[in-house]
Amino acid sequence: MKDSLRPPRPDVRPSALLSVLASAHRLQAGIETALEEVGLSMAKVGVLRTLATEGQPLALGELAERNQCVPSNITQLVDRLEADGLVRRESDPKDRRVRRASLTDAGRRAADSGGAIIEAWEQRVAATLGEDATTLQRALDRLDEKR
Amino acid sequence: MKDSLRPPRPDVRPSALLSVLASAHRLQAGIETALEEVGLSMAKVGVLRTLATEGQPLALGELAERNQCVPSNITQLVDRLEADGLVRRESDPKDRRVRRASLTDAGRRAADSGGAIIEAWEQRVAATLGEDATTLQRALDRLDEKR
DNA sequence: AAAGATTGACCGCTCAATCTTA
DNA sequence: TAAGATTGAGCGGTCAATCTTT
Repeated sequence: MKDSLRPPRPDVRPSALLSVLASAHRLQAGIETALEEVGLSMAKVGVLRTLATEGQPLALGELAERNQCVPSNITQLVDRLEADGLVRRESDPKDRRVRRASLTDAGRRAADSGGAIIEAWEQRVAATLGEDATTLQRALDRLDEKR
Repeated sequence: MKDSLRPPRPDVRPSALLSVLASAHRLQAGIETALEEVGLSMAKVGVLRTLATEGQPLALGELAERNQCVPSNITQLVDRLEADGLVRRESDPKDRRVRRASLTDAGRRAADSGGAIIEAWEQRVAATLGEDATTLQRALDRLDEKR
């Protein structure tokens, strides 16, 4: 993936495609670095915030849907969050197939601190884009529509 | 679309940050899927095209620099490309520390077919963006400057 | 059989530690 | 010692196969 994101060499005109991918990659890298300082990642914060917003334990399948990923991904992410002491797995007595993830106190605090960092970046990005935000938004939407 | 007729509510408006990241992710996913049909990935095509453009075997460290990634990444990527029969590792008699990657015939063909697929997407993206391309480009550049 | 979750194997990427050669 | 490459461990993601429970 990284290879496709290589920066333009002086003699070559950068394609819009590669520019978009590279920019997004660098943007994400910046956020990941910021989150590292509190021992978190975007993936982890995503799960923690989903749980915090929900306010109650969520089945892993639910978590996968909300985070737009595959179930096995959540299984492993929750493994790590559990090892970090941020989340606990609970059984559902109603249906013994389902496992629910619930936030620990440390998990709630992590959701807050990680969330604050991401919101700060959202502010920064919004401010940087300014009036171009809507243009950019529409442009990206058009790209998505093309599948 | 009636949302655009009134001021966006702060708590509901999707953040530009997450939109950009999600769009880029979907865009890349589309390309990866297209490349799957010829058994390639963006990472692999990146390396193959670098070698094809260079026209001669490149030291793995060179390859890492051009593709803006860490050496160990290239080591493993070349492992897989070698297993695919697309590149070969060669020794440098001048300096026995360096290993060079060279394209096989199949590798040259793969660089072409993969390159064609990516170029087709570049065309598509450029056409979709149209006149917004420069605005988008400047906006993304500003984001990068903010690190 | 179908749903929910997990496991194992892989890709792509990173870092730290290691090995070889200069 | 330093440079070039590799190895090992880990994160985040996918898919296919599996196990348990419904």
